[in-house]
Amino acid sequence: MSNSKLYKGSLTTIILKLLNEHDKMYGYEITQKVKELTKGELKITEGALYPALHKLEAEGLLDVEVAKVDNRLRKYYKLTETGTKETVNKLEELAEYIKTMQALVNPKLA
Amino acid sequence: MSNSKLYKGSLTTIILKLLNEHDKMYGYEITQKVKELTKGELKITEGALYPALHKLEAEGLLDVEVAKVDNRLRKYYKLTETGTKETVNKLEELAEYIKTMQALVNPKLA
DNA sequence: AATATATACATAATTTTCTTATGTATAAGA
DNA sequence: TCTTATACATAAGAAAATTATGTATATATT
Repeated sequence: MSNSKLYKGSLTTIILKLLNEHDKMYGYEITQKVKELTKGELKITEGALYPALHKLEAEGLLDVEVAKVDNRLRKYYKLTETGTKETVNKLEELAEYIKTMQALVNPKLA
Repeated sequence: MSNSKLYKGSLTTIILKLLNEHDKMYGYEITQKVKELTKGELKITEGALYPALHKLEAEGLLDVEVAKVDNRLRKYYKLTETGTKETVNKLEELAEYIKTMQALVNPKLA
């Protein structure tokens, strides 16, 4: 995912946020979009992505819809209602995380 | 550590930064300082902290010095020269992480 | 005096999340 | 023809945390 360990735990937030913006996406598309948005800084590996998608689906945050494009399989994921609510929570947690870390790292500004 | 999974992977950064500011600290003191600086938002658990300190020591980033205060044991940790350099790296990684996540979560501002 | 809480360390079992490696299959480009 | 891109998947192992214990002393509460 990256040389930095800080990304551990943020994959779910990333997936949910992208699906919140793009309505429906398939796995490979997510990896490409992340690479594009971060200018190559962050690469989502398949070994992390697919299990994460399956888990989110199992938890009822994502719905899946299979399609065949150019004779190749695609699994389109989209947020459920619960998933949309959870996206809001995850984004709040991210904002809170950043605030907390800044308080630790830059206590003068707190 | 917190209800949010985002803190996973940031403990080392937190420890190094606190030691960079406070010269020498012991484990329990670190847990209290974090609680104080984050107004209770973040609680470092012992099961995470002590193994992390031992690892940083083993890697040569921290030096340890045992003291007895009020008939109780304290292990004071301080940054080695290597540890000071690594602190700079970790803080750069944190800044980069925040930048990257903001690009993902708020692409309009990127 | 007894009990609970705070201080101070530690480790073991388990869980979560990720990396790395591997596997299948089709399409497109060199 | 061979490599790269597209598109999915899982298994083995590593890393970092949680949760549960354990030891021990000091202080505060009942």
